[in-house]
This record gives sequence, structure tokens and C-alpha cells, in this order.
Amino acid sequence: MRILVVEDEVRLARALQRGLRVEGFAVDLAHDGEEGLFLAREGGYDAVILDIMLPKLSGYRICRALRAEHNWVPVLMLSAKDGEYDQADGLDIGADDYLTKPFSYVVLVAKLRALLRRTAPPRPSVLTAGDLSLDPAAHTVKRGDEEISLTPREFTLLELFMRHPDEVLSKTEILAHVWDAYYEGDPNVVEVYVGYLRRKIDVPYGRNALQTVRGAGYRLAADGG
Amino acid sequence: MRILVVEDEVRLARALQRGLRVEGFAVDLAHDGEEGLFLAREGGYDAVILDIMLPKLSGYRICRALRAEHNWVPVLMLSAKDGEYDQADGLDIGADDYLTKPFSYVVLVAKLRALLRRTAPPRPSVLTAGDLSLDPAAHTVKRGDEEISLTPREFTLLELFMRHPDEVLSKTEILAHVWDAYYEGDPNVVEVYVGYLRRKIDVPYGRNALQTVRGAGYRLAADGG
DNA sequence: AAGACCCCTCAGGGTGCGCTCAGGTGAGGC
DNA sequence: GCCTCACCTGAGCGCACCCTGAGGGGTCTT
Repeated sequence: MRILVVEDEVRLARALQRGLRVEGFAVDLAHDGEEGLFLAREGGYDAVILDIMLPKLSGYRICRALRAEHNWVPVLMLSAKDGEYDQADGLDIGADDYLTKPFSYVVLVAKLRALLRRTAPPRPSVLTAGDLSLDPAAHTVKRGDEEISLTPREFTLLELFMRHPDEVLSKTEILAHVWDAYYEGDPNVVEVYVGYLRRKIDVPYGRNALQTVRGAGYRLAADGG
Repeated sequence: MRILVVEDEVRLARALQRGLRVEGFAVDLAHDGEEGLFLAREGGYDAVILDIMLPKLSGYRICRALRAEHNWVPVLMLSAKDGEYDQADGLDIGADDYLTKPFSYVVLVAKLRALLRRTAPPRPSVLTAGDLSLDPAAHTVKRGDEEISLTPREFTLLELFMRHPDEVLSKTEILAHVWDAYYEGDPNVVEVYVGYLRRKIDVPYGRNALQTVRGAGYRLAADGG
């Protein structure tokens, strides 16, 4: 989760950065309004924390500019004022939530999480490799337009490969992900299931989609074979 | 826009109802927690305003119950307290925003509008999958023009599927939605009720509308089978 | 009181699926 | 060219998943 913090008070900005990093977020800083707007436009952040009083360009105007461009990134506003009309204004220009300085760090994190949760559910999209496609939600696999029916194990295995195209996955890693972190059975199952998959997803006369890397593991060709 | 107000102080509740009606909302009132949860579950509201201190069932628990059932109706919490941890708690259990009594009416309306703006995508009133159609409001199901009569359980189950066409729903998810978030009975009920539904909604010689995905759950074909 | 309807449990049976095993195959090193 | 070792694969077994019919308990209607 990437967060942009636009805040000119350096000490507060740094404190937020440290704190949010501990919570597991990736945090970028902007110290004035222009830089903030530039980054918010380009950066693909999951949320923006925006001070109102900023050099060069106020938080209000950044937010309004973003919304005018149909950029709906979640925005959490910070303000030194606490008049109710400021709050109402902030929400009306398209901010998603509002926090008054001095604020509690606990509340900030809670509001941030609430924001992210609300804007979360863009369906986990379909994974593809060449004309191979896998839809985790629908639990379907297709080669081109033709649906391929897989067993749960085969499906999980293929999903793992398609999440790491062109990457060599060792049998140990595969066992840990598809079977169990503490799986103690025969590593031969991996070979067996790779075999099953090949028979179902490979196209006649094509290259193997699932390539053996002798001594290292297996790799799914990103172009699907 | 339909709003549910759950508030035990009758005078405040009435004031909100009058005020919001002037703004153009349709407002229902519930005066205790049980009634509130019941209405929130059934009513198809666009937002819920929820007091925390309530007879029978607190606002906290209502909100948590709704979220556990994957009901993401926007919730605006009202509270007499103003401790920061209460606020954090409220947001963490899934409320979308929070207001401390005594609150300004202007802020309440602003927050409510912000909530509604965020949750824009209005749901279609009739759900369809191929020539299967289900009307949540009228509580009717049709295959083509022919009406199919379902029991309440069957109806709830089919509604869940039709809200997630082409998506695999696990038995656990189904139990949590259609039965109870903390249902502890035999998962076999799901199989039984899927069976009932199939006998009623499947057309002879057609594909199954409700497909079994072995080891994963069930899926409703978006084209209705 | 009887019937209708609904919800749910239970047990039996079919079978798809996971896994093992053992013999076969091919790549790479010397 | 041969040996070794990693990998491949066909056969088969047992289980767990799923389906279904039967039936009991509860509630509401007649």
C-alpha cells in the first residue's frame, strides 16, 4: 500500500512517514503543494494525506484539481482549524475524510484504514500469460476462448505460476505454497501435478508453457507457450 | 435516497427525520438496536445513521454484524463520547464516518453527502442472469416470464448468487451470508439448499445454472444456464 | 387437531481427486 | 558412449467431497 503525505512541517511529515512505515505502508513525502499535486497525479498512490495550509498550493486546491481530473484517489485532509464549516467545506470539495490538528495518531491510522477498506474491492483481476488466462474469482482457466477444467490442486498450482511468470519456482517453494508450509510428503507430487497441468494447458506442437529447469525447478513462460 | 436513522432519543430522531426529509431523503426511524439491525438488514438503505448508545443492541454491534454479513451500506456513527479511542474503535469495526454529540447539523449533512457520493454505484433494482431474474423488492423470481416460487431460505441463497454472478462462493461464505455469521451447524445445509434451488430454477436439458466447483464452492452461471 | 410448509439433520452411495509407487526416459558429465 | 541422477508418467488405491432421499421438529393456517 503506497501512501503520499503532503505536509510542509518537516518534523510532522517525518514522524508520519516513520509511523506509517511501521504499519507496513510505503510512504512518499511532498513538502509543498506543487510537488504534492505533481506526485499525486503521477504516482498511483492508494491514498493521499493532505495538509490544508501548504506553500504554493493549498490542500483545498490540490484536492479540487484532482477531482476535476476525475482522479478519485482517497484523500484524508489535515487542518489546523477546527471550525465546523471548514470540515463541511473539506468534505464538499471531495475529500473523503477530515482530521483536525492536533490529531491522535491512532485516529489517523484508523481513518486511513477505513478509507482504504472502503475503496478496496476492485476485483482481483484476471491473470494472463499469452492466450492463457486465469480468473481467481470465477475459478476458471481458459486457453483462448476455450475453457479448461482443472482440479483444485491443479488450479492452485497454475495460479501460483501465473502470479510469477517467467520466474523459476523451486519444488520446495511450490510445495510450501500449494501444499503446506510444513508439508512432509513426497516432493514427487510436484512433478506429478506439473505433468497433469501440461497435459491440460499445453497446445499441440507448441512450446511447453511449463518449462523444466533441471536442478532448479519450473518456470511458466510469460507468453503462455 | 433512503436513509435509516437508528436513535433512541425520540426528539433527536424526529428532528433528524424532519431535517433530512427537507433535504430530499426518505427517512425511516428505528428506536432500538434490534429494530435497527433488522431494518438495516432488510431494507436496502443508501446509508445508515447509527447512534452508539442504544437499548438492546449497541451501535457497535449492529455495525459489526452488518460488516460480518458483508453488508457494506455506508454507516455514519453518532456518539456522546469524544475519546479518541472510541473514534478509532468505531472506524475499525467498519463504520465509514463518525460524529460526536453535540454535532452540527450542517456537518452531519455534509458527511452524509460525502458518504453517498463515495458509494456511488447504484445497484440495479432487478438482478438478472440470462432469462433468470430476481426482484429483491418484490421478492419474486422468474425464469423468462414464468414465476418460480421459492422459500425464504432459497430466495436469500439465490439472491446472494445473483449478486455475484460467475463468482465462486465457498460454503463458508454462503453460510455466513445466508445463515449466520457465526453459524455452527452442518455445512451440508448448503448442499441441500443448492439442490433445492437446482430443482426449481434449472431448465430441462440446459446446463446447470448453479455449478459445483469441487473443493471450492458453487458458482452461478451469469447466463443463467 | 390436522394439515401444509419450511428448515434442518442424517446416513448411504457414487465418484472425482490426491497421492504413492515403480518403472521408464532423457539430459548432462566424464 | 556410458553412467548417473533428475525428471516423467501410467496404474491404482483410498478417501473426502458431494448428492440425495427420508424423516423429524417447528410454526402457521385451516
